[in-house]
Amino acid sequence: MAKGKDTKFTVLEVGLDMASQLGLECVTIGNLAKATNLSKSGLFAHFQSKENLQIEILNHAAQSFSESVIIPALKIKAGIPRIRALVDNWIQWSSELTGGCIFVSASADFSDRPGKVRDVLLHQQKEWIDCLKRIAQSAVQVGDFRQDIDDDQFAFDLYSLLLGFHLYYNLFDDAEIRKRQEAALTRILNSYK
Amino acid sequence: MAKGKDTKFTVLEVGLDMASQLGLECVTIGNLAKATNLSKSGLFAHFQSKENLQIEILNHAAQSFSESVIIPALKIKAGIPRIRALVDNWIQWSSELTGGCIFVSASADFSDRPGKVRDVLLHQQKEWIDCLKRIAQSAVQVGDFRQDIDDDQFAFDLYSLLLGFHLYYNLFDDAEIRKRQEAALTRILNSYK
DNA sequence: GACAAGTACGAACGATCGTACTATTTTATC
DNA sequence: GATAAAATAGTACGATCGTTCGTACTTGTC
Repeated sequence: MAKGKDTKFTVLEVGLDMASQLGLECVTIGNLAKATNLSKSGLFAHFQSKENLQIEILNHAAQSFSESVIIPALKIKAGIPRIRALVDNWIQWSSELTGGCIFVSASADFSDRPGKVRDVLLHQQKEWIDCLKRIAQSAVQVGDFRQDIDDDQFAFDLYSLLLGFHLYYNLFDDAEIRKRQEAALTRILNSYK
Repeated sequence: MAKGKDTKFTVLEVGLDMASQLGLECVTIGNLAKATNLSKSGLFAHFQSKENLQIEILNHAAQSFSESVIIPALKIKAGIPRIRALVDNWIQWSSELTGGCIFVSASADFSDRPGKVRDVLLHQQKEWIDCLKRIAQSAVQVGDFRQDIDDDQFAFDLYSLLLGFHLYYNLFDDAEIRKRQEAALTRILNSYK
């Protein structure tokens, strides 16, 4: 029964992009069915509830994020090169979604919407921050960063930079934004050397 | 005819807080009417359309933001003290709204939703960035910053920091987030001295 | 006190929401 | 090719969406 898996994958792909534009809460079963040429009930049968649909979109996004951002970066030499690769991959991945990074918009949407969706999102965000911390630690090990750095602070600094880039990139059409992101990244990296 | 103004003000206050929680798009005329003890049609009469309601909520927020964040900061001695006051006021203002800063969530929501609401939001965000640039320039004038700084870069750096703080503050309950924000701010300020 | 303007309500509209059922078609297995 | 399972469609539900309309009550002005 591979047909069902294929359909579901397509739905999640389209749903992910739609969620990046409109926000997870505004992805409607009717709209998503229309966009995938399915009937409302046919699509609904794959997910049993809207909450499940939202969770599956988030998990699908996490899968894609892992494959396109994290894993490739881990293949780059540890330290500053890996950090720069991670940032580049993140920017690339975010800009392939119509509305930008879904985790950023979902974090804004669900920061005050208790429930299973928020729980999943929170867990994902914690994993992301842990990933940033591990990458800082590996930079320490190879000597790119000094020994006594605060990896939590590094994660905060780097994630803040990405959030700034994300807002500028999606809201304005600022030709210089890449240059600013690059300048800020260099300053952050230097402060941990 | 002061009664109408009072009612409208209350609606906008409640609507602002609701929008900070759920996002501007999910503020429903029915819900907002219920929350303010008005009838749907009674509330609707004040705004003529949902789009107008959203715009008026944004303008109301801008008014409040200006009064609570910008104007008080401009009364503080120019330079680093003023910048720190601005950051403190921003954090204070954002934390008084249930869902955090409405401009942050609206920016995520409306980055790909063309229309008048997006236009208003974009204009407000550009004004905010201009405000950050002016404050950097006044820091140059009093000698807290060196002469050759890039004020656009400063605005980007500072806004990124606020966005990072905002996400951490609203998503996690991280007791150390104020400390991290403080550390990042100090590092930014030092890099412009 | 009359009268206009401002303010709020109730009922109703077509559309769409998420969800529940029952068919019907498609697919995989023997 | 028969058959069971899986996948999709059809229809309908109660609720709520944004909006319109006619009407009542309140207020300030003359």
